Amino acid sequence: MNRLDKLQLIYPESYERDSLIRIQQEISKQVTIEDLFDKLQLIGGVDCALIKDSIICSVVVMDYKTMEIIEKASVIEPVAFPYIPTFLSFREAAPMINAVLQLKNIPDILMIDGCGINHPRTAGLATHIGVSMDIPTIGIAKNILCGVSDEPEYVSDAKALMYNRIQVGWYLKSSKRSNPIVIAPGHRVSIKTSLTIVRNCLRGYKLPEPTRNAHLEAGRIKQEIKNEQ
DNA sequence: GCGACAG
DNA sequence: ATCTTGTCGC
Repeated sequence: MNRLDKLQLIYPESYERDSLIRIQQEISKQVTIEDLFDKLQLIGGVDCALIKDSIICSVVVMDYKTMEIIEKASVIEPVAFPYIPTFLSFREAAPMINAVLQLKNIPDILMIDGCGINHPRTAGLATHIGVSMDIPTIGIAKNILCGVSDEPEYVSDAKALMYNRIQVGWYLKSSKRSNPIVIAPGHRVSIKTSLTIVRNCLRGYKLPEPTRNAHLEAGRIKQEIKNEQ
């Protein structure tokens, strides 16, 4: 696949529903959920916030072992596409990728706020970004888009998330009071490893540290912008 | 046909 | 996602 083809996965030439579905089919054709990474030293969290007709996207790079923040980067861009369930990528993938491209330290894996392979066409936001950039990704969602799962009962407990009778991820009780979160491979990470990595990034909050910090950072920037206008 | 539906 | 203070519960 050449550079232009890759660009069109993120900036479609047509926003017709059928064209977008064809792009998602191409993404799902290329995704792998084998563990394809050698080292895991730097992990990045990515999240977006909205302000009027703009989208703020922040990425926070952390040391996987110590959970120390290494670097942050953010972009703000006009919103290019509305929110339509199962088509979130066409709204958030481009700004997220642009934020990651600002970084000096490219993370070994990205934790992205959204679905991975737990998507009707196996092409959630984390998978879309993973395949487009050819980088390992994990999807972290607060709600189930598709699939079914039993309720995890105690902190750190996880139940399989099933879709079409196959496991596509996990429903994880990440903290004492919060509702469970949804974990799934995005790209180049196995179902089993995605859970292990997320568990290792939990520090008593609902969200794993990389995603939690990205969420906080995007929120801070949003406040700054609000205060000066 | 009806309802559900990441952010 | 976003609009938003207090408030119930551990």
